[in-house]
Amino acid sequence: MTRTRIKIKKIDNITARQVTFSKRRRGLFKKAEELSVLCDAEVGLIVFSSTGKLFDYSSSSMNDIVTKYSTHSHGINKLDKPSLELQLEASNSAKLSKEIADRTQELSWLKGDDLQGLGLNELQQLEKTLEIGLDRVTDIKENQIMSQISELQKKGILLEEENKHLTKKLAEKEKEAMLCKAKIPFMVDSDKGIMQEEGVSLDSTNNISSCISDPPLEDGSSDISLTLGLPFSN
Amino acid sequence: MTRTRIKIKKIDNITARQVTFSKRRRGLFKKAEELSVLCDAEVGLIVFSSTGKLFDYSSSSMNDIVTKYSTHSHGINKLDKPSLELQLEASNSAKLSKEIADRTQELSWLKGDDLQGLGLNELQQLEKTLEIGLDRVTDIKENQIMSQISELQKKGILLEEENKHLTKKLAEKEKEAMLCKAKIPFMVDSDKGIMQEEGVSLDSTNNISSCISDPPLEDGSSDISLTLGLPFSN
DNA sequence: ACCTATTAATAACA
DNA sequence: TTGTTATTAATAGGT
Repeated sequence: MTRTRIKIKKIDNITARQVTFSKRRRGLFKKAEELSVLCDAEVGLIVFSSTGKLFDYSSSSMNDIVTKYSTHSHGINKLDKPSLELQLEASNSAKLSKEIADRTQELSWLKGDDLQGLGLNELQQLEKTLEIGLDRVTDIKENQIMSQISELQKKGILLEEENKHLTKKLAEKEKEAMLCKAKIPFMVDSDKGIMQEEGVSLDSTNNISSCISDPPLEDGSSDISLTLGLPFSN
Repeated sequence: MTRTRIKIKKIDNITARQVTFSKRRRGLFKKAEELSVLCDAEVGLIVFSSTGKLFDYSSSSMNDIVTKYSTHSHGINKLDKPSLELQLEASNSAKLSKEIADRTQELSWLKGDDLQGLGLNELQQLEKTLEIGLDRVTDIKENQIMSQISELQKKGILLEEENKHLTKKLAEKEKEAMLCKAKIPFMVDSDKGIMQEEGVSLDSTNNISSCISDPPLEDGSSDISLTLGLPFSN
């Protein structure tokens, strides 16, 4: 301070403030370094200008200094907070791991492994649990099988009806075919003109051909699926 | 600096060093505060004396300043490291949680719960697993029961032998007692002196009393345990 | 802690 | 920003 003594309050003039910041900042850092050198002290100095620019000095490693600061009587501040969180996370992990271990053990037991250390009570309990589980699984499985079977039965009924219908139709067609065959010689022999008039030809797949070829239906062939989906592979 | 200019190097004289530390430290902190006030800057200052004592100044919160410092272009330093670790821990937690969920689900299935969503294949698989598990559990349980039974049989044999032995002894005692009773009237009548000489009295628990009281043995009472340990409570 | 001679820092100005 | 300079502030050495 010189020329005039100034009041220690924020400098209003922005330019003046920036100038003062530059000069005093240098002075501060110089003094910081001098202190650390002269007195063998550990010094860490962090400065952000009002525009957000960072300036820092540290006699050793800022990391070390801040860490030391955090642990030094400041207990839960700063770096201890993350470490606390880490501890929490770690204990959480431990809990989760324990839970996994427990469940893995229980699964082993239920699958019949690792049973040697168990007492009769535990084995009995396990047996009951397994019986209940097995009952339920079997129940559900039976239900599914039953519903698949009833579905198949429904489809079967539909197929039967379809078959009846087709058979009936086929019978009609065969009657037609008989008449047809009976007619053809007559037509060929005595009324060729009529045949041509009606647009009937031998290579078409119309009436005439159905009279000659086998019916295109085979027993059991249908677009309705008969697959049960049962895994009877074992 | 005054009187004489000093070289900026560690002060050898300990006292002088400590004095200088005090004076310059105050000056440094004053300048730090002045800078923050005059220039609207964020200042954090940490000083450890050579004896390890902590001094600090921060215009706002040291935590904020250090955090800002850590994130400000210093990338992975300090606070970022813990946060990375936290991230790792978090993803680890997620993994563990997923594993727990998986195992819990499998346990549910084995116990016969939550089966509605499963298909026939899965149910069949589950049933097989349960059957195998149940078989093994039952096996182990039967083994344990058998071994407990055979142990009980051994104990039974021992007890029977013990009983035989005791019965035999008892018979002998009874014979003695008969003789005893036969003797007492004789002794009382004609040879009282002998009885006293031999120190025999009626309220003692010696030979004579055993002649009179019932044998202290009851059928089945023994220090050999008969407990099976079977949980036949259901 | 205090004093004070002397240097260092710096406010205002350029 | 940097330099100059008048003036105050900081402080080394001594008490």
